[in-house]
Amino acid sequence: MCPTFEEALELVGRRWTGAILTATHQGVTRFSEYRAAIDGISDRLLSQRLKELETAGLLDRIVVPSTPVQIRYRLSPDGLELVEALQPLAQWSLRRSVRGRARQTSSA
Amino acid sequence: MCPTFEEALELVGRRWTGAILTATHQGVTRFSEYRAAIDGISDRLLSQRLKELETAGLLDRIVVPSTPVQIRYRLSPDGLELVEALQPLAQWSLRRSVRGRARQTSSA
DNA sequence: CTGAATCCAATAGGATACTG
DNA sequence: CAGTATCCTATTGGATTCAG
Repeated sequence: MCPTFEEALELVGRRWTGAILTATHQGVTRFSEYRAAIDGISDRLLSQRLKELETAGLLDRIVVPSTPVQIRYRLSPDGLELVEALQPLAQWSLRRSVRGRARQTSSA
Repeated sequence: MCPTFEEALELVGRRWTGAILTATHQGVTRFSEYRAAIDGISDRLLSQRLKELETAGLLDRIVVPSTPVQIRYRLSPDGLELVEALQPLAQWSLRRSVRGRARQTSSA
C-alpha cells in the first residue's frame, strides 16, 4: 500500500483531528471557537493539531492585522478536498451506528 | 461531530490497519500472507490488529477444519463497505503525493 | 502455521499554570 | 485572545521469546 495513504490515515486518525476539520468546514475559524465547538479538547492539543494541520497544508492560518490581531483558520483547497473525501467514511460510520454496530474497538 | 465517526477514524488511523484492510481486499487471507505482504509489521501488531478488526466486526476469522487447521480472514460486509468508503481518501492521498504535497506531518 | 507473553522505548494525551 | 510550558500518566509500538 502506498505510504501516503497510511500517512493520511494516521494524520486524520489522531484524536480531535476529524472534529477540527469538520468544525472548520462548518464555519469555525477562531481558536476560542474551536474550544467552544469541540467538547473536551485542551488548549494544548488544539494548538498542536492546528499546527499539524497547517504544516500538512490542510489549514491556512490567517493573521488579520486588526487591533488586536485576529487569527483565523480556514481549510486550504487540499483540506477541503480531504473533508470531502472523508464524507463516505462519515456516512459509513453513521450507517453503522444506526445499525447498532460500532464501539467495542479497543480492549487490547 | 458524531463520536462514531471519531471512532472510525481512530480505528482506521491505527498503524497497519489500512494496510491490513487493503491487503485483505486484495485477496490476502492467511496470517503468513499478511506478514509477507505488509513490510515491517511484527507478529504482535499483526495479531493485535486482526483481533481488533475482528472485534469491530470488519473481518471474519474463518477456521478451516483441515489438518492442521487453517485460519483465514476475510472482509465482513461491513469491512467491505469500509474499504469502499476509504477509496476517496486513497484517491485524495494519491493525488496529493503526485502533486508533491504530503509528508512532514509529524514533528510535535 | 498462528499466534500469545513479556519487556522496553517512544509517543500521545490530559491537567494545569502561565504569557505576549 | 491565542497560544506555551511543564508535568505526569496511559497507550502504542517494536523486538524477542515461547507455545499449541
